[in-house]
Order: sequence, then structure tokens, then C-alpha cells
Amino acid sequence: MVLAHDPPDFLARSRYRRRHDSHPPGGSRARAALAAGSSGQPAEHPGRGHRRRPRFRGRHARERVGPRTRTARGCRYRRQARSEAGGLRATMRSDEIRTRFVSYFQSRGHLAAPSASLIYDDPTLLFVNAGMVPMKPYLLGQETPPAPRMTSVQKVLRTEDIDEVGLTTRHNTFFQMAGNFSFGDYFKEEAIAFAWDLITRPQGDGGYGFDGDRIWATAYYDDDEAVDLWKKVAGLPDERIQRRGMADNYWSMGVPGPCGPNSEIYFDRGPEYGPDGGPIVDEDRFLEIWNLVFMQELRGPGGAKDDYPLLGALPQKNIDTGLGMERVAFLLQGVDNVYETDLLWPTIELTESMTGRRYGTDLDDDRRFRVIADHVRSATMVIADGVTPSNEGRGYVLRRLLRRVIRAVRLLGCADPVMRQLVGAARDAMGPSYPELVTEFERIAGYAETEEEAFGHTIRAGTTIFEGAVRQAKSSGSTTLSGDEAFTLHDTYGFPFELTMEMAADEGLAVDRAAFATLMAEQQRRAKADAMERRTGPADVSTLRSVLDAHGESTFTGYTDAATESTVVALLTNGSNVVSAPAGTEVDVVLDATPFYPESGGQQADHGTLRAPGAVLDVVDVQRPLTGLIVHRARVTEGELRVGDVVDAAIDPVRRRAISRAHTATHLLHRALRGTLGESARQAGSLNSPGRLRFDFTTPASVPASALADVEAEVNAGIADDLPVGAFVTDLDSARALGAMALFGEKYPPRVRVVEIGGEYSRELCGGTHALGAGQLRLVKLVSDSSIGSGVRRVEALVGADALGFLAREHALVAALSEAVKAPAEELSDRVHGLIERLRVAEKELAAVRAQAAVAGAAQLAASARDVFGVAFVADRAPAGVGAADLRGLAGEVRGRLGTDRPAVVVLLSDGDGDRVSFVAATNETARAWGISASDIVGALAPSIGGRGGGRADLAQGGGSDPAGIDAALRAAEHYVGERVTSTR
RNA sequence: GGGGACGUAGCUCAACUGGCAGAGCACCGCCUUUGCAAGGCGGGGGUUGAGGGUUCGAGUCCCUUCGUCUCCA
Repeated sequence: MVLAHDPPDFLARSRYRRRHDSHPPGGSRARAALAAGSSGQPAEHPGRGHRRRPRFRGRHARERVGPRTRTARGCRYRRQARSEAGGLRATMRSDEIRTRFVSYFQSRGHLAAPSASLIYDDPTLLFVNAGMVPMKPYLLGQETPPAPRMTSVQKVLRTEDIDEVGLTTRHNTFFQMAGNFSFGDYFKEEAIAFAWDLITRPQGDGGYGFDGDRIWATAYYDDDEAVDLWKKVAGLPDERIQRRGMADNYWSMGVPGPCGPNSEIYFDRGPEYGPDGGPIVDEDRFLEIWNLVFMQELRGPGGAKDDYPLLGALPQKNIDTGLGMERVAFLLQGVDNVYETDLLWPTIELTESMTGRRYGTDLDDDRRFRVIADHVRSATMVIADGVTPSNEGRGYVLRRLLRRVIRAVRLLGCADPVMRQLVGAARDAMGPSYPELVTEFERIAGYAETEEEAFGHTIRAGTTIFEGAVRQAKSSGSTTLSGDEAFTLHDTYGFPFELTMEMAADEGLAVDRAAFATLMAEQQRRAKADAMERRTGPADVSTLRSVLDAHGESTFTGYTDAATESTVVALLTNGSNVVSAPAGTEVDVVLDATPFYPESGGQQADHGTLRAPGAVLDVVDVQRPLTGLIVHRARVTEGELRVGDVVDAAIDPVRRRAISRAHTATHLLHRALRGTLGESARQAGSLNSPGRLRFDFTTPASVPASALADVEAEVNAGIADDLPVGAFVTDLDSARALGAMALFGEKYPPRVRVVEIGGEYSRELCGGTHALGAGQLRLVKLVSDSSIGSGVRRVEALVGADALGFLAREHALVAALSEAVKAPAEELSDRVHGLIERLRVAEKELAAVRAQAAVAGAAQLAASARDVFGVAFVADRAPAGVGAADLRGLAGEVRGRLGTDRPAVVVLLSDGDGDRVSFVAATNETARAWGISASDIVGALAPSIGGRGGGRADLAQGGGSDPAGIDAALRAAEHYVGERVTSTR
């Protein structure tokens, strides 16, 4: 572990720490400290008043929850007692803590921003994993913030530390990060003053009422300014301000950009929680509650991860802070860990009543209780933000959370369905702050239940495999289940490793844990290597960024105009700026204004032409790589285009109109789906191309065909009514108030465009282009409906002329079929079914006749048996009409007629069609006892007809291509039998 | 995005290194039984997801594709 009092050494050894990677506040450092402690020994503190039960498993070295685990009753009692110990008279509910934070900063000039969705518009993030994520564009200077100082309580999800959940006092997968932000407004002094004031201000006066004498602070080792401020503003004595190195108290985003020292605020929980010495000694007793980041410098493109150059002071200094709501709650509520606050404790109590086990009686069980409470809440929040369980990305994180819950419940001995109830508990606890949990409860609980069911299947299937593996192990006298098998169970069948361990233990078997871990690490390595591979793909956007900075945003004129006169502001080939593009080249063109709609929101890009006095270009694609920047990918067909040229930019209006009709159809379809299937049908993806649309949507249950017919009818009714289509721009809140549907995962600016069809019938936030009225669509025809994963379905539809064309083709097809089978269209189905049935019957009859013929032939063949050294030997051509497939049955039949009292051999050849000769040999048991093998007979005769073959001793077959050799083959077979008999007897 | 597995009768699944597509349950008929539970005998039910390839021969091997499950990122 890096020790804190050796500044120069710090820099040398300091580890670059990406902010997202560390658990807020605290986390990874504490773990690093423990891990660096001593080889898996429990990190007991001498001064600690409680002892854990001795554990032998290394991972329990990290056990931090446990001091108060005598009995459940004891728990509750202690909760009460601790309140006094904390010096806090009344406990404060979590929603109160939250409101106080926001109103404190609001009354000090901060604009309160609502929490952004957990799904944020950033491809590098699965979920919002830090409170400042939605503020990033403002902190980086990419966008102008709506106010110079802001505050928010942000929903955050982090699963990096998922395995710590329930083991430590403070790890949650979901938590709420309260923060205040300054963008070039106030800086260190105010930030420290605000924080100090809010946490120490009496509860009766709007603060949190922490005892100032128990507050500690850390600062970056050379940030004297911060240290002085802590003394000046808060009156902290020197010994309660500790300096740390870059790894702990210096923040950057891991890429060139703003960075700076930070200062963390800790609360001393008291000597019973650990040794004296402040946060640098013990981060369990001294709990980090607030992290203040002072962005004041610019970070360069640093070589090594742990060492990067600082390029100098930032022109605009920013403040970014994060207060862990859950941690403050557990301190203010006088409990011992984040799982026992008012947000999670009710879930633990519910779990007690469901499983019949008591919290506080067994360490392993306690961890399960805590995992359940934590994960249920996280899953509930994630579903509420629009994620559905799946096997990739966000959906997979959600699935894992849900399955871990179910697994923990099962391990607590409860096999009943529990998810609906558990989600209900999370709703009750979080509902006051997040009303959507109440309104969306049915949908959330539905997905949770479906997942519970699916996992049940997985467990049942896995159990069968597991039992097989156990039988195998036991029969081979092994006392362990190999890591290989445990891994296959996990990797292929989704059977949780912990369950394998438990069940193996019941069978008296151990599991090779190390081998399992190795295989697991190997799989992770593979996936990570692949992810690295991919990251180097997309081109650098810095050139585009500089274009945007230099010339401002491109104006989009395409809502009203099909052609615009504009100026070429930049040309790029292969990602670099060029001044001109000659004929024959492909070039990216940026214009100051353009009617071209870039591919976005599922709507495909416009095509068209750019005409300059000296050049003509075909536009083949249009993208928007950065907000506000429209880039035309175009091929120069004539002349040469230069930067500064004035061009006439004109879209292909036919393509545009066809795309617009598809887009309008998509809105109608979305509306009709929600009307028919319920509001849980949500758009999950969409593609609008000329005359055709694809629409993916989430749905908890399967969609009956009749529902789709209803949807199609509703869409076409809207078209028949020629519903008016309109669009207007308004602010986000008004749009929401109007009930406009917004998509999850999309980031919306403060001013948004609302597209409405038929007034309030369909209102969506949408930047796309649309038909002028629904009547222009003429017709929408659903042409396919398929599943693209559990819970997500895809419908495809044709619009307008394409739909009519489709119907015309269908009509022609029906007419042709009708003609072919001589039945009117309405009887077509019956007629075809009848034909198939008759064909089946006829085929069966034919098979029966053939079998009969074969039997008749068999009698004849059996009668023709000759004696070859005591063996009843039949070798002949098969009767005419006996094909290769029937040969085998015939041979068996002949063999049966020859009986078993003497050796019998049957060899039949058939020259079916053309040059193909197939043959079969059969022996009875007696013949085999004499050493005659059908397989060998086939081998002996095959060369004569240029073929090969093989099989078993009782029956073998083969084929060849030389019918002329059939007689020779029959002789070869007889020769083999004769030789075999004479040589062995 | 990378890996693993699966797809066989209505359902649950067998079918060894390529060699006669099967079992249990369900279904239908008959029998036994006072009735029920059940039992006995017989029967129907299959383009082995689809399409190509290799092979004398493919449920099995290879490729493509569709679908399902699953792990990791």
C-alpha cells in the first residue's frame, strides 16, 4: 500500500485512477489496502469491540459487516442504540436527506437538475456510473450549461464491485449521488464552505447536523490552498486534515482534458469501528461521505497510465462534488451499513418473512439478505429506466442482478416466486423520490417475474446436467467435481457456481474452485482482448470537433426546403482536412446550411446532389458525428470542389418523401401497438427507409396474430382519416406535460421538437421528417413479425406504393396458385391441405406395397439359398424396383427366413439408377459365431464394383459405381465366406 | 462485440468412434376392474429447424442460415 506521508514517492508510484473505476466515495483504496495487508488473514483491528466468527475462506478477509450480527432482535435494538452513540437525536429519512441537499444549494443560487436516466447517451458507458456524468459536457466545455452553478441528485449504477455487495458496509450497485457543480463560477473556498456548512448545520436549521469535531478531511499533498481553507473555513485542526498522493486525491477522466486535486470529507464513526489515525489508516471507521473535485489544470496525453503531464492551468475552473446519499443515510439513521437504512431494510424484513430465516444469525445468510435488498432495488431502477433483461449489454447487467437475487433467495431456502413482492418493497422504499416506480410497477414487476421464470428453467436444466456430472464423478471414485465441469455448468448452462458448490457439498463432493477461477479468468481475458481490439476502430473525432468549433453548427433547413444555397466550410478525406476535392474522389463535405437529413433516430439519410459553379457531387450518405455537425459523404462526379465554394444543395425529393412516409407510419404503428398491447410496448429500435420500415419493441408477453391485425387496422384507419401531421418546438418540460413520448437512452436538449399526428393521438419527441398528412401514406402493410430476443419483437411494414406493390404481387401469386391447383382463392388452403394429405396417404400405400413386394421377393430369395461349406448363403441381385433404401429391409427379411439353426449370410446388390450400385450384407448370429462379419463381406466385394462400404458385423452396406462388376462382386462375397469358414474350422 | 451449448413424435429426452430413428409421458382403440387409482394388449404420430457439402451411407462430420438457452465484455 502506498503510504501517505511521502509526497515524492507518491508521484512516482501513484496510480492513475479513472474516476468511474472507483466506488464513490472510497471503495477501491480501502480494498487495495486490505488486499495489501497480509495474505488473506482477516484484517482485524485491535481496538475493535466486536469479532467476526473465524472464517477460513480468504474472501472473508474483507468482511466488514458483522459487528452486530447476534440476533435479529439484537439488530433492531442496536439500531436504536447507535442513534444515541452517533450523537444524533432523530434519524432522518432518505427522501428528507435528498430534499435538504437540493434545497440547500437551490437557495444558494444553484439550478436544480433532475436526475438523468441511468441510460445515458454515451457509448462508452453502460450506465451512468458517477454523479457528474450528465454534467460532463459542461465540465469539459463542450456545451454551455444552463446555469453557472447547478445541483442534482443523480441515479448511479456500478457493477464493477458487485462481488463486494453485502460484504462491506458501503458497497451498493445502485446509489444516489448528490452533487453541486460550478462552471467557472465559484471555486475551492465556496465549495468547501458549502459542504462544511451543510453537513454541520443543525438539523433544525436545514442541515444534516453532523458533529463537526468528528469530521476529517483529506487533500492532495501539495494543495496547500485546500488545506488552508479547511482550517480557515471549517476550523479543522491540522491533525484532522490529511494529505495524500495522486492515486487518492487527484482526479482526471483518463484522457486529455480537465483534471485537478480533490478533497474528501470523512466522518469518524467512533473507536469501536477501528483504530485511530484518520482515513489514511482506516476507511471503515472513517467513512468518506463527500468528495470535492477542484478542476483547475489541463491534463496532457500521458504515456503511462500512472504518469501524465499537466499542461497548465485551465482558463475556467470548475467544481464537481459528490455526496453519497446512502452513506449519509446510514450515518444519520444510526445503523451500521448501507443495507439497513430505510431504503433497503424493509426489503430485508420482507425477505425474512418469505424465507423464514432471520437476519443476524448467520454470516453467509446475512450477506444474502443484503445482496437481495441491494440488487432488487438496482434492478427495479434499471427496469424503470427502460432496460429489459437480455444477454448483452445493459440487459445482461440487469439479468445478472435479477438472477443473483433469485439465487440468494433460493439459497435462503425459499423456492416460491418472490420477485413481484420484492420489487414491491423496492417500489415502496424508493417511490417517494421516483414516482415512476409506482406508475410503472406492473411493467417492472412483469419483467422481473418473467426473468424469475426463465431462471427457473435454467436451474432445472442445470440440475439435470449437474446430477450427471455427480454420477460420473462418483462412479469414477472421485471426491471432487472438476473445475471444468463446474465451469461448463456456469458458462454454457448458466448454472450459478455457488449453487454448484452448495449442491456438491450435499453430495459430499468438493469442487475444484481454483480450476474454475482459471477458466473464468481466461474467458474474461478473451472478451477484454476483443474489446480492446474494437476500440481502435472508429476514426478520431478531434478534426471534426475543430471544424465544429471553427465554423459553428450546420443549420438544418430540410424541414421546409428541399434545396438550399450554402457555403462549403470544410472538406475532409480520410478524416483530414483538405482544401479541394477533384473529380472521382469521395469526400466528406461540411456546409453552413443544408437540407440533407443525417441518418438519425432510425431515419435513413437523404441522398441528392451538390452543385457548385465548377463541380457536381452525388451525396450518398449523411451523418451527424457530433451534435450540430452534419457531414455529407459525397462523390465528385464533375469538376473540383473547393472549400469556400457556394453550392446548391438539393436532396432527392422522391427518396425523402418515401422515407418521411415510412417515418410517419412508424409513429402511427408505435401508437397503435401501445393502444393494443398496452403501454409496456416500447420502441426499442427503428429503421425508416424509402417505402419500408422496421420497428423493434419490447413486450413482456408474446404477441398474438390477431393483435397485429388490429394494429394494422388502426394504422390504416388513421390513414383513411387523413390525420393531420404537425411539428413544433417547445421546452422539454412542456413536451412531457403534453404527454409526448420520449425514448429511453436518448439525451434531449432543453428545447425539443414534438411531432404530433392527429393532435394528441400521437405525440413523440422526434427530429425526423414526416409526411404532410397521414393520407399521404395511402396504405401500411405489416409483412413480418419475428422475435429478436426474449422480450423484444420486430415488425416490418411496407408503406404506400411499396405496400400496394406487395399486395399486387401477393394477388398474382394467389391467382397463379389458384390456377395451378384448380381451386378458387378462398378454397386454396383447403385444397392444398387436401393435396398434401392425399400425397401422404399415397406415399404410405406405396411404401406398404413395396414392403409387400420385398417380402414376396424375400421368400424367393430365401428359397434360393445355397450351401457354402455349411453356411446358408444367399447372394443375388435384388428384385427389380427395390431401391437402395429398401435393400436393408429386404436383406433382414431374407435373413429372418433362413432361421438361426445354421449360419446364414445374405448379400444383395441393386443397380438402382444409372451407374450407382448399392449393396448390403447381413449375417445371423450363428454365422457371426463362425467368424463371418457382414462388414468384412462388404469390404471384400466392394472393390469389384469400384465402391466402398462398411457397417457392423450383423449388417453392413455400401455402394459403388461400376455395375459391370456385380457378378464379380457376388463371387467375391462367396469366396470370402468360403475362405472364412475353411480357415477357421 | 467475443465464446459455449442446444434444436429428434404433442411434451421430456435417448440414439457409442457416421451404419436398421427409439423410450417415457400424453393421445386413440380394445381388454381388465363395481368404481377410482391403476394395469394389460394394440395403434396412430417424424422432411431429426431449414438449405448446401463431404461420404457407399449423415440425427451424428463441415459450411450457411433461422430459432432458443447461456457465459464474458
